[in-house]
Amino acid sequence: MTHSEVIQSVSNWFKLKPDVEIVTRFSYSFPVPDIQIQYTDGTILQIECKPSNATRREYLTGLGQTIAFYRHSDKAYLALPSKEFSSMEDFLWPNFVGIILVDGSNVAVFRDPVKPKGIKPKIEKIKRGYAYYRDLKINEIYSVLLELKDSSYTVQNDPKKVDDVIWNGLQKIRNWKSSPKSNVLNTKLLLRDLKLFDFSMFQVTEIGKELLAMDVGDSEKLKAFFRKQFLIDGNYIDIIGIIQELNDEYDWFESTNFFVDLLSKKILQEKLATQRTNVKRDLTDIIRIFKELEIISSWKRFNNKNGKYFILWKNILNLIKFR
DNA sequence: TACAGGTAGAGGATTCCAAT
DNA sequence: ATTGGAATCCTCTACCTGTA
Repeated sequence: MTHSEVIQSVSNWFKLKPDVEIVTRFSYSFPVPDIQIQYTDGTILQIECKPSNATRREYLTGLGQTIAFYRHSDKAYLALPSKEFSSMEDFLWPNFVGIILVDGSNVAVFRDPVKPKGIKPKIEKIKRGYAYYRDLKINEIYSVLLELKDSSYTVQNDPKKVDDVIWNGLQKIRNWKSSPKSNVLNTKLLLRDLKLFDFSMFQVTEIGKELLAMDVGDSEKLKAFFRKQFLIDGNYIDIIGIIQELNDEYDWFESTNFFVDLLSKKILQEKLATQRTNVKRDLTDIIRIFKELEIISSWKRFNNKNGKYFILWKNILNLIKFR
């Protein structure tokens, strides 16, 4: 089994459980698990997946990764095919690492983890299995991040100022007159979810620095960068997968509204967000950024109002080919 | 504090219709 | 048949406000 096949099987298995409300690759902080599960009671489970026929060393790396998950989860599991588990069992003894065995679509918990003592995980409940996003265009995200870098001395000395700095950055590019609080917050959440700024250390992340080192004028490069951040780190790739499923199922949709309705329902079915989340509202902005990044086409109409969005695979294949 | 939801109206797409 | 452009319809953005 490949890495992504293991992820698929385990994800599908958890989605069937009625008390599981979110199954996603997305998480707020490092280290990023292959799968994060959230139960209705708020319990968070993080899982590292390993494929067949990897080196023995790789399984041990997975073990280490799994242990690190206790920074942010209640339970941590290593998922791997049973053949590989039996040859590695002697080494996978730490009982605070749970083991999930995967063979094709068969999934079984071999052992549940015993909660380790001496560490208090910082649990961050999530509401969506994808990045929170409102309003901003990519060059605006860049500008705000640049402002944060330019004022890093101020922010480091007085973290409370971070809001002012962001608002200043926004003022330079937008005519927003009111609601600074809401707009600043929306911006912060996006920077966090795209892993561009670390709000626990109050500094630009390595990925953020990568962005700032780029030439703003090179819009193609900028777009490529943000495609990766939104699709991979923001986990919008799962939404793309669902759009493709709908496109396969329907020749066309009677309106954008009808399409977005179907899409939001499917996202909920796939447990990418909680039932309480207004996915449809999120999608208006998500579709906007998909178009800006040339991840999907504009709404292509066929006759009177029937139409669909096409996924521009040529622009994103490089991101998913070898995962 | 931490997100979430709403909407006017610009601007784009399509249709309609008359003129060439 | 084709074109121009006015009328109409639809989509989407940019900004605004609400809630726990």
